Amino acid sequence: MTKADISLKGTKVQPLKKPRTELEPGARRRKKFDDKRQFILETALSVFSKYGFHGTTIEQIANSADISKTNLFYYFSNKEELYLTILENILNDWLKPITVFEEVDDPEDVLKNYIRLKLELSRDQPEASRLFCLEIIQGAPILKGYLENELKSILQDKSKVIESWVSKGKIKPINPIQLIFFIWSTTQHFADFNVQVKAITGKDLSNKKFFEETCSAIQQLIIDGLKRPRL
Amino acid sequence: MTKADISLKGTKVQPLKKPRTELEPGARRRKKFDDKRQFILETALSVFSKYGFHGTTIEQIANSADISKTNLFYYFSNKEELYLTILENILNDWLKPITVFEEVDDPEDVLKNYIRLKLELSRDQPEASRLFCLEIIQGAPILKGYLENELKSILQDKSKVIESWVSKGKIKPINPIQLIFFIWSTTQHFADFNVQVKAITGKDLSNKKFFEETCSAIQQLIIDGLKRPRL
DNA sequence: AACTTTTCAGACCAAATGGTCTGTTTTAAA
DNA sequence: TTTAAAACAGACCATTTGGTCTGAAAAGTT
Repeated sequence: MTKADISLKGTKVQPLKKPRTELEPGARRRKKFDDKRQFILETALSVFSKYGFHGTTIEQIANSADISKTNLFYYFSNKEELYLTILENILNDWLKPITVFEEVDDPEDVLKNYIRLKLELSRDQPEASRLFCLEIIQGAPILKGYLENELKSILQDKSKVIESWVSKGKIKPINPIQLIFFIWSTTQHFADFNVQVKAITGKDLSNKKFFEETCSAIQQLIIDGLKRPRL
Repeated sequence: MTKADISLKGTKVQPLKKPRTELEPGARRRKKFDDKRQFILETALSVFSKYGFHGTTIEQIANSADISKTNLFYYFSNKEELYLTILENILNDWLKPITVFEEVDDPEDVLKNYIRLKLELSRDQPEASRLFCLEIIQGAPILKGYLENELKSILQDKSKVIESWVSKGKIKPINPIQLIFFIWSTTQHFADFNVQVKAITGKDLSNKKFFEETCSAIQQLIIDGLKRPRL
């Protein structure tokens, strides 16, 4: 999406003559405002994820978004607010896949599904993944509280599901948290270390074949690694 | 190691009176110089790994090392040289463990051993791991060439070992590069995402029990995941 | 002890950068 | 078409920061 797309939305979609109908007053303006804000956020994510918070200048972002620095400050009162808003948005997407963990289901289905969803995230939102990684590496100054509370409690919840699988003999004994870490690390690796992966394999998750190969390799390893012994 | 250690080495070890014997001229000076340089490197690694290249100021490093900014510039002509030197040093340690891959050996032994070595690295050099990760995430501006050449060829070499295991039926078929990526990602996760791991588990690789538990969890998953089907 | 070289510190500088101020243009609504 | 509010731009500012210059202290050598 480029700047042009945005402007087009605002001007062409609404035929130049008049507002088609009476929306709530200010609705059009609000939408345009929100759209542009959103666009800036996407651009900024792209830049932040490349150079980190400190390595990114407001001017870089403004240039990338094809607006003036001043204009950017019209939409976000300062650099931190911009950065923070992005991180918040990321968290949502990042956590969605984990909802697939439900006790009633078959471990193999759930795990396969979860791995695929996470890998899709690495493919479709690699920048978000990298920004998240940058934040964590640097000590999670912003997200620390979130990790220790929300995330922790969610994981404890999901751990119970895994534990129930173990106690029912559906999978071999394993520390549930370790299992989750294992899935996170292997899937996110392909976003965070994308450059390294590409340098060595010449490929990318955006390559469909490579994606499928990677996906099933991870799935197989984990599924087979969890099969009860002497099956 | 603190700044004090350094000075002590220079002053106390050599009894104040006189040089014990005639070393090559300038040898004492050179050693002192090298030691201090090394100390600065270690301090700088610690700071860089926390805040990244751009997020780190020379003054921060100087303060951490308890020397003046000017003094730092006496040992390193600029910020980049300092950063680069650190990265070079890291690469060496980072690659050492992979030498355990030898065809003659038993896959299980080799893999277990390799996983342990990598995990030890994550435990003992987490800062190095994080700095390396930062570099890769940001597109590996410095290391890209290295990745595409040296590293790639090393991996191709080791891949053959793994492939030979597969063709001999010692392990089930898997893409060797993928396998190596899995090991890298799972082990390095505990250094790079240390904060997250700690936030959720309350523990660390520095915790001996947690280290062993993690090590065998990864080992088991991978070993069992690679066992030939219908054993 | 004298002398030379190395090591270090404080003042200083120029560029970069986050952010503001003032005023102009654009736009939606009437 | 008019008008008030919203959107935007350029000049400007204060601070930070990588890096230099000059000279003083420290250490090694004879």
